[in-house]
Amino acid sequence: MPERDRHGPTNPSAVPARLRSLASRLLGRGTVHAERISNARLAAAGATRWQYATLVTLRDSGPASQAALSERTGIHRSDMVAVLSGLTETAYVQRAPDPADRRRNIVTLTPAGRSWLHTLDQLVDETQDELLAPLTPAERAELVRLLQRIDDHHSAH
Amino acid sequence: MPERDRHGPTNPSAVPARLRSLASRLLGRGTVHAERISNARLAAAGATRWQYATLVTLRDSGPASQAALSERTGIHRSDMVAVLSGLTETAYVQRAPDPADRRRNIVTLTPAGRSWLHTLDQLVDETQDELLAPLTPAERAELVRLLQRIDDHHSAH
DNA sequence: CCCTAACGTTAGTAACACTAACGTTAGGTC
DNA sequence: GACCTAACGTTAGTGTTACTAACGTTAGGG
Repeated sequence: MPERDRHGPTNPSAVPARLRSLASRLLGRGTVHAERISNARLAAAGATRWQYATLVTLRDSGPASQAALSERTGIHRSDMVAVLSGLTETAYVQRAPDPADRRRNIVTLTPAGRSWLHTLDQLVDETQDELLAPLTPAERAELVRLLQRIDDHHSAH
Repeated sequence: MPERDRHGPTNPSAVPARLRSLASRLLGRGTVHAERISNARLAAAGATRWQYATLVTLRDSGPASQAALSERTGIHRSDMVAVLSGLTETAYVQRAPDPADRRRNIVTLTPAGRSWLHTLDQLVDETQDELLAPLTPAERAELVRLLQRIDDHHSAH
């Protein structure tokens, strides 16, 4: 495994102030750190972020078609195929044709999947702790709130 | 141009609450919005984010070797080659061998480059305004402060 | 004189986020 | 019923990104 890591500047203090205070740059760097941390922890459990997002969505809104899962997770429907294939191989979800609309598959979370998801929840909580380590609980909440406002604004185009 | 846009969920309100409040996910989505906005504005001026970062660094710390520029911008040194080739073609920077150490190139910002950079500065300011539109000035400053703390913490590994 | 390491450069690559196209199925409209 | 349009799941392919690997050149220390 080629240890994909996108390490930024070796000497962060040499980064120009103009760049250091750019929100878009800081978001990008935050994403790099977040992905490194969460990929590492999830990989230890044999999971990916897409699998986690899919399982959470199934728990949240119950059995759903692949198209509905795509819409709710943001994962492209052509990628969802492989995500679900992985999850059915390990029997964490079940994929069956919808008798009421035979174009659709109905994807269902199995008890084993729910149990595994519980483990992943804890792993993900740990990744958030590691990512947000330098912030107080109040600051973490504030950061999430601000980021949600930005995402809501740009998602509701 | 294939309009690369990574649009997330079509229906954002259907995203599970657990995912919606995940800092790592919000950072990723913020990055998507930020890149879409800044790529679009910079492309209108024929520039890229890497070119901008390189020019800012040259203005900030003066003439430098490609390795130094790599370290300060976070752009990989194998990618820096092409960035500088683009900038020398338009005569915004000059690339000359260092007489004191012939392994190095000394990259210098030209007056034309400085002038162009001034234009790009304004474009980038506009991208930040568009990205952070839903936030007050105080909230924008707070967001930048929090993101800097996170980046500093994880960069100083 | 070696040996090691840094420099710039080129080529290649794994992962990601798509697009395009296909066969199948559903739901209208004539 | 015949037709048309659109949604579904699936596969294959593609452009971009952020790297790794390797190379020749140059510098410096033992």
